[in-house]
Amino acid sequence: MGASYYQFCPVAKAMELLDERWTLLVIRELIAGSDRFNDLRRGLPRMSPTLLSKRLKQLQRAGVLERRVVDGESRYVLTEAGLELRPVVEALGAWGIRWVGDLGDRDLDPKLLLWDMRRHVDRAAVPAGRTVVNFEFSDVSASRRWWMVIGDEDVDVCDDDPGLEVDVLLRARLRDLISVWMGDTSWRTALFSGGVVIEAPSVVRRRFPSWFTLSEFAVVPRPA
Amino acid sequence: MGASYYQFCPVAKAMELLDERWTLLVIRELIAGSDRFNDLRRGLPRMSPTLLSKRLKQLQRAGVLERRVVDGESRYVLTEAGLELRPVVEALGAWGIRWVGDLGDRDLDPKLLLWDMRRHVDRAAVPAGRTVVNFEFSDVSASRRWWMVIGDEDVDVCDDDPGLEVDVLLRARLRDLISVWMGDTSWRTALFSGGVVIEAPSVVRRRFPSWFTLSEFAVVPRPA
DNA sequence: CGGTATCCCCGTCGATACTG
DNA sequence: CAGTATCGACGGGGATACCG
Repeated sequence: MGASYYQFCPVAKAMELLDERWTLLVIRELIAGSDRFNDLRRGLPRMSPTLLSKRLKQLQRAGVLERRVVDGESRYVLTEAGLELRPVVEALGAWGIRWVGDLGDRDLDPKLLLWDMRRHVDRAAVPAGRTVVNFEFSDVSASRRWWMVIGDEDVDVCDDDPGLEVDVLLRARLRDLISVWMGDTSWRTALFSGGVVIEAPSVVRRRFPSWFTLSEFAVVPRPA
Repeated sequence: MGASYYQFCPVAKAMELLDERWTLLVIRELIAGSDRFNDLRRGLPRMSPTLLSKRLKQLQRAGVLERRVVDGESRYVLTEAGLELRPVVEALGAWGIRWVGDLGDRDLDPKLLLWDMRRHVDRAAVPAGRTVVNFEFSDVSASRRWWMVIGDEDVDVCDDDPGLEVDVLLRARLRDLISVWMGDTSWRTALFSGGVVIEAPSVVRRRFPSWFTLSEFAVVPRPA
């Protein structure tokens, strides 16, 4: 665990655990539903596996999560104490989206956007069977093309061509699509401005935005 | 500011600012009402003045607080963005008091307890005029005696004898008094067990607990 | 897939002294 | 009261390679 503040204040005691770099983002991922080591890594691409392993052990010791091994597969599951960190994460996110200034270019990671969109596919809104969406980002140097394969059971994301027929081609400036995702811009506005372009049969094109629920922070009201 | 996570997620952006050591405790102090450099230091006794100064500048740059100089005295005042961190601090404290295990001896700082009690004197409950409370902690090595002088206008705390007549002598094990303060033990139980002893005329002794509202986290329900 | 092992750098933080 | 100045260590964490 982190260094002690030597205070009995519960805020200080909580922060002794939570103020260490990456810790709360690991918890965010667990709350978002990831429970396997490599899935956690996908949501934390710049965190080294060594450090992730260390953080998981710390959180286990602190009683925030449990490691369960079933059939040789290990899962990280939040305890009751861990689940109760949801209000902390929500309060932080609500504050962040209201008060953190503009995002830097380095913050705009298509990998993370796709990973987050993957979690927010509204399966009921997407046509049954397999649907392939191809993303093309105009303002990204490497890995400008991504594919999302929405199946009946699960959703896959990759950055190499799976060789499947594409149902929707979405061309966008990454910053503009993220702006929609975070609720700063409506689909309507982004499509009108041309920052986001959906290429598909018109009926599909109109329905496409409903396939995804946006980031949970998109609904947070912004300061006047 | 702290190192970037290179994520657009608002939780990550918030934590870039807030995950640095001491930062959220500085904000806690500001929310609690301290606004002068040396008052902040009183609530953060193990933080070096250099680091406090640095954190205040960072928070200023982040738009969380403003420094105001009036008549040569500087005050640190939370902005609207800063005030909105209250839910974050509250969520952290509520989690901490529910889920952080027992406090270590090093966490039991009489200086911090007295400073916190000072902020929670219910002036209306204390007799008018000057009231002097003398605290004596049986289990503290240095500075085992403290004085709290409750005046009509303000409350002072010190660890050297002000030479005033004492109205109440409170003898306690520090751990037991903190347990009362945090809502883990009732006054009734602590007094009955002898962990806390109030020496004063009986009418004063019975009213004494009502002189202080406890820590704001005392009312948080505990896990079964 | 699910992690460990190592290595080393650099920045944070703590301690202390000092100033207007 | 309200901070600065200086300095050193120490260890967190980033990078990379590797293993079962």
